[in-house]
Amino acid sequence: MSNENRKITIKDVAREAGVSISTVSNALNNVNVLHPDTKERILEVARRLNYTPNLNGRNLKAGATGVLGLFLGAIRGPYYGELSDSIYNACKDNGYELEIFLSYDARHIMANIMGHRVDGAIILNGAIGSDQVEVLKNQGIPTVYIDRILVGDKSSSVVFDSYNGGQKAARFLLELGHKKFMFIEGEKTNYDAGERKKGFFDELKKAGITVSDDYILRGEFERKAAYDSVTEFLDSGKPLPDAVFAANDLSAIGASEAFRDGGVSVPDQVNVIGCDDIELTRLVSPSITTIRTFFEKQGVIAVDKLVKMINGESGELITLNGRIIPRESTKAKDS
Amino acid sequence: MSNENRKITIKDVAREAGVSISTVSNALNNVNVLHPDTKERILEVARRLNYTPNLNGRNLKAGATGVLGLFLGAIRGPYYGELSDSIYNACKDNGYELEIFLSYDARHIMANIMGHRVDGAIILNGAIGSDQVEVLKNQGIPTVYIDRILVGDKSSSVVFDSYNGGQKAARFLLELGHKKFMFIEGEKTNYDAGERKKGFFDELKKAGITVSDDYILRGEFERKAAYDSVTEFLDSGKPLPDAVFAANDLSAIGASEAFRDGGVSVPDQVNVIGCDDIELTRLVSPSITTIRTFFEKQGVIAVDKLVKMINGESGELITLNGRIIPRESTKAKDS
DNA sequence: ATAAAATATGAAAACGTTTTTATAAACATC
DNA sequence: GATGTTTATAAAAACGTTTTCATATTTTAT
Repeated sequence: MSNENRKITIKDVAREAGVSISTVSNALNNVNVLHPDTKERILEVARRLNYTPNLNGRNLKAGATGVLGLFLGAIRGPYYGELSDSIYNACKDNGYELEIFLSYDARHIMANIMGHRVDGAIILNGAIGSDQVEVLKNQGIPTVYIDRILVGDKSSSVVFDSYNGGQKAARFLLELGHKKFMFIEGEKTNYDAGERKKGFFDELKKAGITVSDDYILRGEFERKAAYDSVTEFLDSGKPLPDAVFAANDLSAIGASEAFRDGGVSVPDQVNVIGCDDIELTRLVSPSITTIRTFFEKQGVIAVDKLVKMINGESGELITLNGRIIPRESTKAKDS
Repeated sequence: MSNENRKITIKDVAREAGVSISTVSNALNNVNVLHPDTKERILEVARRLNYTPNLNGRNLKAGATGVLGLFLGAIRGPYYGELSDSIYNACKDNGYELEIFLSYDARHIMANIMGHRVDGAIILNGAIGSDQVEVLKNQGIPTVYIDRILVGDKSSSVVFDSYNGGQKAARFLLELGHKKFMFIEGEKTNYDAGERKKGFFDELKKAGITVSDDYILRGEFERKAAYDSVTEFLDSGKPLPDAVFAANDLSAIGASEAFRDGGVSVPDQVNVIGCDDIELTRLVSPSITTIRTFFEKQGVIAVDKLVKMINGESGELITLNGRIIPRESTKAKDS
């Protein structure tokens, strides 16, 4: 093997082709200034040596990378694949590459964003706290959040309107004729969980309906937590609600399973509705009615806005409304 | 706002602190050579300005990035989340960061790997063809493949032994007392699909059993393709097999659903076994017996080997054996 | 044949770091 | 108080690019 493991640089190509490095650079970036023969000879040498530009050198010079970063704090679970995929496609359409940074370490994340590892960042990562967000905001680095609301000169948010989602759930269930409701909470600190609850209850109040605390159960956005809460509720012997709104799909599924295992029929005795439209809602039995948050669309819009900010536009708040996807877990109440 | 959007560099910190840039660098990388007061003053300024080193500059100088790259051609589907997560954790344990490159474009992928965007690459990406793989192999860039077998000085493979998996499936079903078998193929060009088939049939042959072509169905590694093939088979009215081995879990699930919808009980009339142990096998009903390929383990071993190659070790082939995970879709044949 | 214009290439600076080496200042030794 | 030693900081080179500007060569016009 001729190459002793030292990496081929533009210098090697220049020496081998008998020209200067600037000439090589011109040949490769087809700045049309070279004699065709020279250019062809250089390209031939570059090909033979398998030369590929060092991106650290190039990006340093350029002050840009052509890469957008998606910063995730988790990747397991039904949500992330679809979201990443839509973001990937949107990046490609905009002439950018995508790199996904999977990390729970806020320091690393900040180092990558502020250290010009990417030209812009899409952030869905709870590890980043409010102080770091503040730094980012003041630094003028193009950033789009899809898990929180934060708008600044170069910061945008593309969020699902959870309050509206909660309202939609309430209206949908009311129209089916239900009167007595249960709510399964999400994570306590989660913004969306709170908004969904608020929207749901506000809309019920308009219809003159309130929900007592016994009918507000812990769910934690998790299947098991919801299952356990509902099971405990059933054991208590309290009267069944007509319908349950869970703060997300996983907890809706957990609740539905708990009813089934407790001998309560969904949807004949109790209706269940979730939120997010993860794939699993279609696969379980009964399939779960939910509110689709269109996260593919969210991804596309996030990339779009990010690119616009890179090109000078300023930040804004973009909210997306969900839509009810009726499935087997809900039906009109027989009165 | 004081910052006019120009990015803060080490020069700004140096000027503001009234020292040279080398002194700033020493302060930040705590080379212990500075007067404590000077160091503290510099760090204070750096903090105040929110200075973060430009990674392109740093990586260029260092000739390394501290980043390992995972190159995926797809991210949707049950497999990737779990794999990525295990790889992330293994990277962290080894002091590396992880970046996931989601791309179908072989040119971009090569540019990133050879352009020193990462210190090493884990590749699970069909977009990379044999010619590119050859370049990588000759270039001495540390690379681990988890979807194909390729060993070189700095190239390793960590693969599930699919032949052995096929054998295990056969032995398991034979021990349950089954006599008549069906096989559902994977993607035609897929190496593993072929090996699983070969191992399965070789082991059956040892028991004196052959499978006629009518009982080798198209599956394409997909739920729907398998469903359609099995449905077509049922419509043909041919006698049922005792057991079906599908080249992966998705097609096993598709097959199982086709039997159910065709009025054939799994496992009472037909057994079904898949391969991979994706999460869905546990969630469908009946749950699907499968061969667990331990891809979390595969991820950990891949990272481990990659790091070792970065540190001088040479490439090797590492094969992992699967293990049968019995679930509801298989049972002993009542004779 | 000479001046002017066009063409082809190369030298050098710059991007932001880190690191090696040099210099200046402070301190200790006799 | 001159000399040697330690301590603290700075200057400069290097990493691999791209790009601006200068120079050398060729062509065209007179």
